Amino acid sequence: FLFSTNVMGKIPCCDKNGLKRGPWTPEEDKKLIDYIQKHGHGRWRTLPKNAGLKRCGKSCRLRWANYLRPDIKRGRFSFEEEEIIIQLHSVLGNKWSAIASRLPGRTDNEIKNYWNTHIRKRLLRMGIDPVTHTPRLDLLELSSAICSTLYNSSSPHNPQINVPNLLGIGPIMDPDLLNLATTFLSCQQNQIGFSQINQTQFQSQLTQASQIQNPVQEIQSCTTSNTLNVPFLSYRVLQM
DNA sequence: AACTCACTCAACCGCCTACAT
DNA sequence: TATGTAGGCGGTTGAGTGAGT
Repeated sequence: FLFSTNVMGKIPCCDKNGLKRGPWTPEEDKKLIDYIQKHGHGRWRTLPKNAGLKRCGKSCRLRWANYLRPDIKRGRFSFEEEEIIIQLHSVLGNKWSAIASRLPGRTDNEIKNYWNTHIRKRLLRMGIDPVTHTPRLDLLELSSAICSTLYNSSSPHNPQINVPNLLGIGPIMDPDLLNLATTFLSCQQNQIGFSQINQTQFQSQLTQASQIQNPVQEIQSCTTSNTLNVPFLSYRVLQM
């Protein structure tokens, strides 16, 4: 169908020139493919006119790059591809085109969509910040603080409460890990080198916990003011 | 069957950078 | 050097669709 109205609340450049927007028809796809196979894409700005398309150059480029290119790999991402994406994202961040360049047949748009709809959510459920690729210690700190307060004041009339569940964040990690994380945070705040405590133990438990814990509910905000500069390596994403 | 809700992903926009003039 | 243009990128949107009630 045609986007005759401005559905996104903005004035699209194509409308100004009377150009078509929205989903591509098979006929348009064929025109674009035929033209590029014969002439190459050349200058995207002049391509639509030469190819007989009422589209802007940007739209043609995007359609070709993300959908019509012959070397595009279709279908679900393999586990190996997923791991590569996570590893590259931990290094490159949201540089989707850079990530895509290392995954033959995959487009930046496809990887970006897959990250936002699958991987990001899965990392959050595992208690891992998808931006920093580190454990979400903001949650650990909050949960630990409330737990310790309530446990200290518990009595026969005050049965122990599952604080993380009450907070809607579910079980995060086991108590030992929670203590280690709290220690780590404390060291950070006191400018003490964590390596002086037990970094190896901490990291190994984090890795272990990320592999065995049950999924926890996703929290809306994933930004943290308490991010660590410790790369959270060697975790594997749980298949669901 | 009808409706609601959540999820997916193609397509768009605005911004940025590289390059030409 | 300043300005204009084209192409590329990342963030966002919303139609389509399937699952659940």
